[in-house]
Amino acid sequence: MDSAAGKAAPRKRADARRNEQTLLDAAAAAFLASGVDVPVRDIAAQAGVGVGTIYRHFPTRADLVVAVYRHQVEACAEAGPALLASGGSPHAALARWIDLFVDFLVTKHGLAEALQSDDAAFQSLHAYFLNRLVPVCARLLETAAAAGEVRPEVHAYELMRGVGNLCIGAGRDPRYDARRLVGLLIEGLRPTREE
Amino acid sequence: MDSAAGKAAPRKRADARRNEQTLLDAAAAAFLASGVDVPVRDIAAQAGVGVGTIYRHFPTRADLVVAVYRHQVEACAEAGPALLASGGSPHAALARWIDLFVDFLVTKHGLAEALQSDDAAFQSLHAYFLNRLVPVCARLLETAAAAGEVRPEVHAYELMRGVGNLCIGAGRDPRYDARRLVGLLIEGLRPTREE
Amino acid sequence: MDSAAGKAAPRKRADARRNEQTLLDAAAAAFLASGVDVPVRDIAAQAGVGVGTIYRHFPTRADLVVAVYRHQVEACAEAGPALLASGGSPHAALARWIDLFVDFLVTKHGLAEALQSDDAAFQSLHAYFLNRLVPVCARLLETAAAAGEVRPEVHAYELMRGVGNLCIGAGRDPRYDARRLVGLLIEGLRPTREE
Amino acid sequence: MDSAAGKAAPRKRADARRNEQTLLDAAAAAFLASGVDVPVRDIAAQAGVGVGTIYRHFPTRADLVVAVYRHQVEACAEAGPALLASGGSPHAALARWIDLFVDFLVTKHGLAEALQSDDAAFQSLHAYFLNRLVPVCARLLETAAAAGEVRPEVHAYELMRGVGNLCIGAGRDPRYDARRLVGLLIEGLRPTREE
DNA sequence: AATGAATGAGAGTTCATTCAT
DNA sequence: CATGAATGAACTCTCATTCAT
Repeated sequence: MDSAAGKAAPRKRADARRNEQTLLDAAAAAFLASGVDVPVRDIAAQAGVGVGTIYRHFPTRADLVVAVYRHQVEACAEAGPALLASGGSPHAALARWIDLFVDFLVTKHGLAEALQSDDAAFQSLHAYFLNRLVPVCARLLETAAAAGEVRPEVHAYELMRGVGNLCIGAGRDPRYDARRLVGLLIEGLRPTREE
Repeated sequence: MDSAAGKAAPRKRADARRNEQTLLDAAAAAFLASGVDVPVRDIAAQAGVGVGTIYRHFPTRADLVVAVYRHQVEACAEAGPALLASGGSPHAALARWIDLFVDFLVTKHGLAEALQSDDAAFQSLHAYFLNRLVPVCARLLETAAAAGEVRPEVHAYELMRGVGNLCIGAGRDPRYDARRLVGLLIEGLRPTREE
Repeated sequence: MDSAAGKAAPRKRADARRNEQTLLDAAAAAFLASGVDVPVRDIAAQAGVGVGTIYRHFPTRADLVVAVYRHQVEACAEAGPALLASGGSPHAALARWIDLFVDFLVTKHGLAEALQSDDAAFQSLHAYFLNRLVPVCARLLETAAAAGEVRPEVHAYELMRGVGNLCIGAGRDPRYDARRLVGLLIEGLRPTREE
Repeated sequence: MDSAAGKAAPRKRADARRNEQTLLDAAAAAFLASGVDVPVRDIAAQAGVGVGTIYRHFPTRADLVVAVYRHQVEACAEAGPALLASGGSPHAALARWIDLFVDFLVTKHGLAEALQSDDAAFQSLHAYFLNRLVPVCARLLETAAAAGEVRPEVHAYELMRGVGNLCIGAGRDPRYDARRLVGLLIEGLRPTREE
């Protein structure tokens, strides 16, 4: 499209590009510092631009969040098939993939909360995550289920929301290790053996 | 005292009591209808009193939430020893107790969220729950661990926060069954058997 | 108490009353100075109160405008029947009533504009004026038409809007005498005599 | 149309012309659709140019409005002497001329409002209309006054503003017939006959 | 000469909390 | 003691206008 090494961009996109990058960097910093609910003004100030600029580039807050984290989400999505193909047991692949997902969530202050929120501003964020990652997770689950390594009754959506929930507030409290609990949850997915 | 015909008598105690009860009822109703984040004004309106009255009785929102749910929290706390004494396996006792806790959380719109929030207004709510229920849970965990039925590395605080997190948003989405996930988490607590 | 002239108002309304009056005075002043579109904040500042106070008393801008001018609108409405009963010709009564209406409009900076605006914020203002004054005007027109002193094809609504329109911008420009034009319009209402 | 192959030729003049015409067409369309207050951006989008281009060609909104309607204003201006010369009574000539003016105003959504507004952006529009049309109207009025067919005390400026005002909002409300009221106003210009 | 990205003032609105009555 | 009016900070969103490319 933008062709090969991508050059076709019409003239002065270079500037806008750079500016957008500045915006994304500032937003990322602001999200880290104050969570994804940080006031738009703060991000603008951080970036040294006017609020209008942010609204131009990202009409809704969710658009901004998506843009900030798109690469990492993509990476997470692509890791699913790779892990399945890498030769370990399906349950192990699932566990590792979930681990990547947790990595992502726990390092993003407030992202897990936003994913659960039914706030209108985050509906598109919600949709983006679901559309991109649920199928990946579903594939992992199905494979593991087919191999008899996880119970069949849990669906990808439910599992991901559960993991997302477990990550809420992680990192704010040393007594709470989200990753450990997620590990237990994944362990609990195994079919019960007879006593 | 305030019975009979008494008017000038020191009737205030009874009056205040009744008033406080009205408040608690109204708050309970408002919490159910709109979650624990419901505007203070709405609760006041529901109770037919001024907002000032609420602030007088319950300086912080958390105080109000605590008061509303104190009975149920108490019941939950007392159920712990009872379950342990009732003869089942320690793991089963733990599972049943967690179930009670989930019952409580999922029927209280927004309570799970409030428990995780680090909002200053909820700090006392936080403390109350922790002080009352963590020891109970810890006792159950220890007993089960001593019997070799759960891994020893999980602490009560962590487990309860995990369960609380899993309950966030429960009931708002038919595709998400918090109780099932909690069940998996509890199942995951069991020590790994050799393959 | 608030007894005396007997006014069942419950207790401390006295204060709120006074405050509301302050608000109305400030709003009237602000309307005069900057028109009825003056920002809510400015009115609040003028009155020395917070913006919230204005929203509490008058949820919409139109409510405020109505309140400010209600007395004068009432007076105008009541003058209609009085003029009819006062013995002059019906056309003269109509002319004098329109004059009162013009008095009102031209002394209120921007009110005439607001009456024409289809801005949602003014819909209730619109309705108030129409409901109150159109019937009064209609009565005057009918009487004059029955006496053969005005053409029958003009309706009260149309006439009032026409007069309102003529008053737009009156007082801002010494070369424009709205009252004279209104006079011509009313004169033009007379049936044509044969040449 | 970009014609032949010419690229480096001194095409700018033609280019600029065409561009300006595109702008005027787009503005006319936008004015019709949303009134003369339509956001500058919308016009630019309609024309397929940047907002800067509009500002370059027409520094103020009024300049744009003037340009869009210049032809019709010219036509209106030229019709005055023609009507006077066409042999009818001076009052009839005035009436017909006013009719042309109304034609113009009522077909231009929001133009009448803009003419009255004291918004700085419309000062030049104001001036243009006045400079061009007031003398024409004055001539018609004087002629009719000299013939004893209209009262002498009304000035052209006043009359035109009155007519303009009566046209505000015309077409938006079926109960309001601006043309009828204008007709009454013009009729009211006749000197009073003795009773 | 054209572009459209950036600016930033300003409007409306909400609600936790205080305090005079 | 109860009341609820008042406060005002905080937030979102919209454009007219400027200016670097």
